[in-house]
Amino acid sequence: MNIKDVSARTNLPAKTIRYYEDIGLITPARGDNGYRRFSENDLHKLAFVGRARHLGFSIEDCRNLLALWGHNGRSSADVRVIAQSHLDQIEAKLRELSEMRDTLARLVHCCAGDNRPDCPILEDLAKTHI
Amino acid sequence: MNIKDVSARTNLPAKTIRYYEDIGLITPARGDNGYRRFSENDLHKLAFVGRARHLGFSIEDCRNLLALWGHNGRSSADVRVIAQSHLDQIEAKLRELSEMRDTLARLVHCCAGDNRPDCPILEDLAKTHI
DNA sequence: GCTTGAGCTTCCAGTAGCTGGAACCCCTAT
DNA sequence: ATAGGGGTTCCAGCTACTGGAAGCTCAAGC
Repeated sequence: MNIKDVSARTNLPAKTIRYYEDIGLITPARGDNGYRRFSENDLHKLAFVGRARHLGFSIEDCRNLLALWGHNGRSSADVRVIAQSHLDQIEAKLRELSEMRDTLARLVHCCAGDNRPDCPILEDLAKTHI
Repeated sequence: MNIKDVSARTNLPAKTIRYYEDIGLITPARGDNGYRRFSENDLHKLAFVGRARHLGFSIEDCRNLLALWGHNGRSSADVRVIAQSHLDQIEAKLRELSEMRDTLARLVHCCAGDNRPDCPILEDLAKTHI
């Protein structure tokens, strides 16, 4: 299968697929014309990575998960460690963003948003804690 | 004031402060020895940017907010547009992350995390939708 | 057989926002 | 004189792609 079909079936841009080959996530075969020839296994790997990326796993996480996926003697604990660590990061990010949202929402709510020059948002940002 | 003191008072790394000069957020004066000499105004600008960045505003947003801050005839509406747009982005990101967290938490919860090789996390990632 | 257009290839550069490191200058204290 | 702790510039690298240029290949139509 050529790259465009793979792209269509995995919902990954062709550029991204080439990039994934570059960094060694997949190693598709090549035809005599130099075109990449993707196997079903390549497709599955790409779909796997696509799903993991969609869940926010880093490329390095994906690389490790792929290795564990291919390694039949793996223990589920190894996978869980990666997933739990990622989950922790997501939860930290959620708390951080949530705090940002609260502050910002309060500021936006306080701001008249009209033509007057006084603006509580700027005033807050300018508060000197230095 | 030299860069290290500014760094201490703004909680911004010296590298970051130099970078902010590079991209034109501040333009500190220079002494005869070539050292940057920071004014109180520079300090305030840096603190302002630091707080805006802490709230997740992009550098370009910071640039615009700085300009509005310095522009006395500005209308608070201009600021509000930037802040509201950023708030929308944060809320979108929150929803996205929240969805990731739910999926991941479910998977991690399902995973035995022991030495058995069957792992629902990998199985889910491998689900073929291709 | 020739042309045309789509599809494939590689490689280089750019994105955001820094950060690390090298090589070198400056100032003060001993 | 020297040692150290400032400061300076510039270049490279990080993440995970993405855009674009230059050029090869393939299939269809004439």
